[in-house]
Amino acid sequence: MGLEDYRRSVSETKRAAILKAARQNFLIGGYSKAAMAEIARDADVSTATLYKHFSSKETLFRAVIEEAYGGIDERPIADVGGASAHEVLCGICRIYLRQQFEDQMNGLLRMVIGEVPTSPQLAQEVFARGVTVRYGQFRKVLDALVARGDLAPHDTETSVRQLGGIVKEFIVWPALFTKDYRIPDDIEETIDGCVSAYLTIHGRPAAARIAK
Amino acid sequence: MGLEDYRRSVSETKRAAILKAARQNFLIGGYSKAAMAEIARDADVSTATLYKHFSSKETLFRAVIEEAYGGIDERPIADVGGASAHEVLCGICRIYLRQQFEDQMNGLLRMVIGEVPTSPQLAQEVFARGVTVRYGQFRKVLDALVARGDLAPHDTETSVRQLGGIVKEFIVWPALFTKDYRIPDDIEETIDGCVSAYLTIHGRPAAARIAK
Amino acid sequence: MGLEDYRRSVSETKRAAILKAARQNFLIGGYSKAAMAEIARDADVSTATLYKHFSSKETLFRAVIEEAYGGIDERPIADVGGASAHEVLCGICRIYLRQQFEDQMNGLLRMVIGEVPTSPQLAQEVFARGVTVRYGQFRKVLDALVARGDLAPHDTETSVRQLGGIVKEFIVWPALFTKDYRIPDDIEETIDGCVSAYLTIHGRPAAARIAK
Amino acid sequence: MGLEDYRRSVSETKRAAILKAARQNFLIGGYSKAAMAEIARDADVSTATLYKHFSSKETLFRAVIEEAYGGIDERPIADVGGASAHEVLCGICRIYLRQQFEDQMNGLLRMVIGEVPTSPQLAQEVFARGVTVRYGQFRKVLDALVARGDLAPHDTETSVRQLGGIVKEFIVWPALFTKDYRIPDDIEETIDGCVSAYLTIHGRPAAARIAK
DNA sequence: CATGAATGAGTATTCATTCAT
DNA sequence: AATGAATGAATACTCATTCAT
Repeated sequence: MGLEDYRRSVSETKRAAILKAARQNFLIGGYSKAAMAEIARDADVSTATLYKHFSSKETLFRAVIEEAYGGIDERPIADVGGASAHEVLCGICRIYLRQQFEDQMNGLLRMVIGEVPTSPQLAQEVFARGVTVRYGQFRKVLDALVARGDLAPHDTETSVRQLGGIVKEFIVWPALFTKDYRIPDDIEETIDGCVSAYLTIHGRPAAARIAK
Repeated sequence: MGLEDYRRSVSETKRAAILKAARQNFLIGGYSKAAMAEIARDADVSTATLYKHFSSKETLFRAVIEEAYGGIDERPIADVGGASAHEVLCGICRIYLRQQFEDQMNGLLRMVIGEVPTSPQLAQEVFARGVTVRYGQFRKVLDALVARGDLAPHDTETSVRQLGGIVKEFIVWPALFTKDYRIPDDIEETIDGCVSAYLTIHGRPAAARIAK
Repeated sequence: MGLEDYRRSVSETKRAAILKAARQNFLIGGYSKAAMAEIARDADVSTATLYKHFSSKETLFRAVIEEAYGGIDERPIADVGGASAHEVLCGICRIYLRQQFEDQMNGLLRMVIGEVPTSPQLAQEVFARGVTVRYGQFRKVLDALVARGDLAPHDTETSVRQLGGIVKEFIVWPALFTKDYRIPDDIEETIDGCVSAYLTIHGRPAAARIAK
Repeated sequence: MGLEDYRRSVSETKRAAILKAARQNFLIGGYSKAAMAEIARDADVSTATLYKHFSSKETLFRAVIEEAYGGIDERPIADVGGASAHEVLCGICRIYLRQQFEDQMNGLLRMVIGEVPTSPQLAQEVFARGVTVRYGQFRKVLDALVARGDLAPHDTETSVRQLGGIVKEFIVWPALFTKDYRIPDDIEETIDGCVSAYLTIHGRPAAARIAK
């Protein structure tokens, strides 16, 4: 039994090493330019072992993406707590951006988009994960704010996307087109502007309180 | 002179055929999977002729993208005319979407994004063209509406992106992840929703509430 | 261990087969006309295997040359023994010529010369090997003859080249320009003439007249 | 008639331009790497014109070589005059070397050697020109010196090659293997050494000892 | 069970030569 | 007579995947 466990743990260690090496290699030059042989070498396994774990390059790519996106929705979301609506919304925007920018997530996203003709289903899954799952979490916050009376009652399924769209426009979209994008220093002000715009639309009658 | 003209016309015909074939091939399986030999065959020229026109695959790709994006800003923009702000804004949204969806523009955009690691500069140019040039045109409309008193005075450079972001979120973003995206039937309602949200923020009577 | 040994032996067998096929192919039409694919085919390996062993055509060419020239200086050199100076010198000339004419060495030399613009360093190495190493061995013989009193004391570094130059002029130089050069039947007389001329310069009783 | 002359002169001008451009291009990277298209461009003619003048690359190469070697034997040779045998011989060595080193003759020679498998006949011709023609001229000088009593009577056909061989060994052979060979500063001393060795063999008082 | 050598189909690119104008 | 665009065969090199040990 112990032997089996040992083997499993070795196997999982290798699997993790492969995934890590693959992610790095994919990120450097995109899906096509990454070479299985080099991934294997970087992961300190033979190509045969690599293929034992992932039966094809596409499978490996998918695993890399799934691993990256799998973690996203398990993150704790900011509690509404006693903070103002503005503060809470800025908080969820920050969470969103943190997830989007850490670990080269943007680079992975670029690849998923680039590989749409080849792996359309994967792209759909990533999209669904992003919109359905992530936005779903954020909706809970919006709903809580509505319940608390900080937001006017409205269709939060739509409104979460309005907020998301504005944030993406200013922050994610540029990152998608820029190789080594760095989050700009005035990010807080940008977030603030996005949230203010959102509150102008959906904020309680409380129009007067808007904007810094 | 006659000879030269003849040659030029033949040359331009071939160049156009190559660009067309290249665009199609690129769109099918992405940049990497497209083969120069097949592009040449589809364009009814030899590979050598192809290379006389475009000295490398990357050059050809760039030419395809530039041709696609070159036309965009020369399109006439909707006149403000006597229409209401809401109508005018829906109009520019429609223009934006028409440009984005015709001729498989979304597919090209996907490739540009996918090739960011390889051709970062091209991506920057496309981004600049999209944001600077296109939004620049739309801003003129917003400024006209402000001048006319239909919109509250505000920073239109920012607000055009707010509108753009919301529209992208609902329409462009899904298309980016979907192989053969078809504009949904309820597109008009979606546009209407986006514009309404925008007007809530920047519409006239709301002048007092404008952020920064 | 057994596996590794097996693999090494297979690998070395293939490497040798590749080198042999490469040498033949290079000799047929020169460096440029030799095709990697055909070399691979002749060696009964795939092109990929060829490239695993030699990372480029140039590398392969260099390996062929180095293999050919590597053996040269490990050959035993004629012992001075009790033979006359004339006999000894004829002996080393014969060794020199045997090395130069066996295994199509002249053909390889032609290629090295032809590839000087492309591989200048390789040419330098071959030249150094020829002059420094080979002549170095022959010098030992001359020095022995000087010590024995059969040659007048003199600068053997220069004189070995005088002998070599004369021999080359009559035998190597024509071979360099002739596709399938065959050593002529009167080679012995030619060698004899060269050695006689050399001895006229450096032979014993003539000691007083040495130049410089 | 004048028109015809004009045409001929234009044609010859172009031919000369082509030959010049070809020589340069051949010298840069060797026969194979030179491209007909670039030669044509450098010569300011169309490829078709180039092919009107020289029906193939090989023909062009041959023409370049022939032009280069054609001039050699028409050069005036040093007169024996009243100079000493040593001076005269140094003089013809200098002539030989001047011919060999000017206009990148060594580079052309390298190519001829490298192309022996492809153009064996050309190599033969160049060899014959070098040995027969050039040495023939130099023999006249040797014969004159013999007649004058400065050299012992002997077979000058052989002895001219002995001198030539020694000179080649020290000066031409290294140049053959060195990309941008520069004649060393101590060339005069080297020549002097070669001539002295030659005179030791064939100089007057030594007449008795000449080998066969 | 792990290895890494081997594969063969595929890629972008080049070039001597021809031909319609 | 001159052009230069067009050709198509050829070339070095790569890579995802398999298989004998």
